[in-house]
Amino acid sequence: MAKGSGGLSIDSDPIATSGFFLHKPTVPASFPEENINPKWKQLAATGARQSMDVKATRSPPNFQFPVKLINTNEHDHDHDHDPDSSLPSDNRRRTVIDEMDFFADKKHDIDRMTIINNGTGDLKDSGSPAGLELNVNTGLNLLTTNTSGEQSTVDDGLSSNMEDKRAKSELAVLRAEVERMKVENLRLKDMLTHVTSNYNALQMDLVALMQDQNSHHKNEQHDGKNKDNGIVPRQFMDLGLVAATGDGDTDDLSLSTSEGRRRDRSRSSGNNAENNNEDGTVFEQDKKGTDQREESPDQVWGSNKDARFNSKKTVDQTEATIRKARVSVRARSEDATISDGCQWRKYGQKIAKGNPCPRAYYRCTMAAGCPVRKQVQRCAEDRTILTTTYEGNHSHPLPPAATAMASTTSSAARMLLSGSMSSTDGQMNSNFLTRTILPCSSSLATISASAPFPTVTLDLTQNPSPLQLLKQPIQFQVPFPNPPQNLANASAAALLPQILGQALYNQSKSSGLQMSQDMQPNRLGHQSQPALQQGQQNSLADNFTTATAAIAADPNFTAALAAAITSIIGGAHQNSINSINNVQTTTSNNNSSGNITTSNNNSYGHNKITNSSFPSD
DNA sequence: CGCGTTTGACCGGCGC
DNA sequence: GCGCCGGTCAAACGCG
Repeated sequence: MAKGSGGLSIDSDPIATSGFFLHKPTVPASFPEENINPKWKQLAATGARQSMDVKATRSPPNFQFPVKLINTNEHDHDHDHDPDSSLPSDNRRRTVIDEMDFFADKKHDIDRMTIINNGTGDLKDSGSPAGLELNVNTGLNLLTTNTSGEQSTVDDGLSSNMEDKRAKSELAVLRAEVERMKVENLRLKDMLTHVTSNYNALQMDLVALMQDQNSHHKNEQHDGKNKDNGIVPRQFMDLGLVAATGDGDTDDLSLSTSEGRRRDRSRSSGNNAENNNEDGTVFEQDKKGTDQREESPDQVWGSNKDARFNSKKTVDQTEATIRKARVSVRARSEDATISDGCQWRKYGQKIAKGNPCPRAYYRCTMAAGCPVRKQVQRCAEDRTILTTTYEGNHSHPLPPAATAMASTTSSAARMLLSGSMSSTDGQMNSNFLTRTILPCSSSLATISASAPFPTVTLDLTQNPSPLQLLKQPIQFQVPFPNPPQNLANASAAALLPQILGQALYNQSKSSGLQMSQDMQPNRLGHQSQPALQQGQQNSLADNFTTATAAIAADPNFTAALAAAITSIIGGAHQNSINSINNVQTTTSNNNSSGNITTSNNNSYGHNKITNSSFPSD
């Protein structure tokens, strides 16, 4: 096969529609067979040997978050099949909700009622299937609201007609329901306001805390030998050990363990030059081999050689685990990759054993020397499922859209470190984590610390039924600090891992090492000050992460997310969400609304961004 | 012609 | 020691 002539590629998929499905593919309206990329069918039929000559499109990933109510009717359906709609997806979705007639079924009977409600503007979206939860109990509770006045406008005394009576009763009941939901809506709005303010405060506290930690690490671990480099902007959360590096150069160095492994190869000198050009002599010692590479983090860790040698083994293990810790996200996507906010360059592709679908390797190219890698591979059984595995920490500031996934990998790795390495029984801790914080882990997330490299796997392909979505009480607070329209347009794959990662991180601190601690899932949201062996006195951060832990603990988090979004957007239903809290909702929007990132946009050795529009930081 | 992708070759780790 | 396998490199290639 001639080079460059095509061959195996999962990147050659023309992008058809959005890549994220919260609904089961078995629902025809959500994922009709004809929406499946024909090449996937071809792949399924012919295996990986199928040649695909279609050049990868330059279309940015259309990674949407198609929250769909059961009764979002044909509008939503149309949007699913109209990825090229000129409207931003959030607007489209909002439009859908705005257009939803709460009383559509009764429209002909109670037109006047609808008009009245339109005046409020609060009740157009129940966040639930109309009629599902409304449960109009005709003939009951007629006196719950003061409707007699309006009733008289309908009932002029000619009530011998039974149908009129029934209609009148229904009208009254509906009005009562409207009033009730008005109140509920106001309550939820207040809640949203309250929690949003709390979130903002927490975020500010957390930023201050991170700054304190930065300075703390600098003073503690670099005392005397610190260069007076300026503070390098960091991602929202780094691996703990990585965060200990402090200055930019060593930061890159320690972060680049996998990079260093790669650079160990003598024939990689060309690549070294590339990196050195960007980062000075940061990677020079990598050329000396593995042993030298292992020395480097120690230098980072501290100047105390004795202490260093005493802990060398632990440090090496830790480093290896950092390097190997991964976060895997399974999501339905027709796109070649999911939009995670970073710039990636494909550097390889392999047929992995056990899966005829090729595995693509990507490297973060937002900054030279960034060690972050990701692997993208389609599921052999269901080729609509895209598995993206992240490894490493970014060594550069990230756009908001990218912090989600980045902090996820960081947090997950940190969790795995503290949970599986600081304890004598990592597996037990992992199981414990799974059982406690992720009671839904069998379907939503799994933690595998016994694997060659500990991996947190988020399975976003298994969606609860809409009925379950709405009927199941949401036990945990789902935070939405951002405007709902942003959330509605969020990249769930960027949001969920962030949340889970934070949750896992928090859990690792609290339960991974403190098994005796009372860790009831329902109380996660209130558990904010677990005892920490790691000496991290960041109680504020704990607040932050415990809140996200609560989210991750929800058995139907994605469903809850969808329900919460819809409820917030169009007026909340009582069962949709209980309250709001805090999550750093960095979103990856589609191309029409900016904030998009795509992969495969960067040439080798260059960082030219050709298809991104990060908001300027 | 520049840039991004492709893909065979190469390397290290690991199991036998 | 050998082979397998995952991961990476980098020259070749195609496209705009």
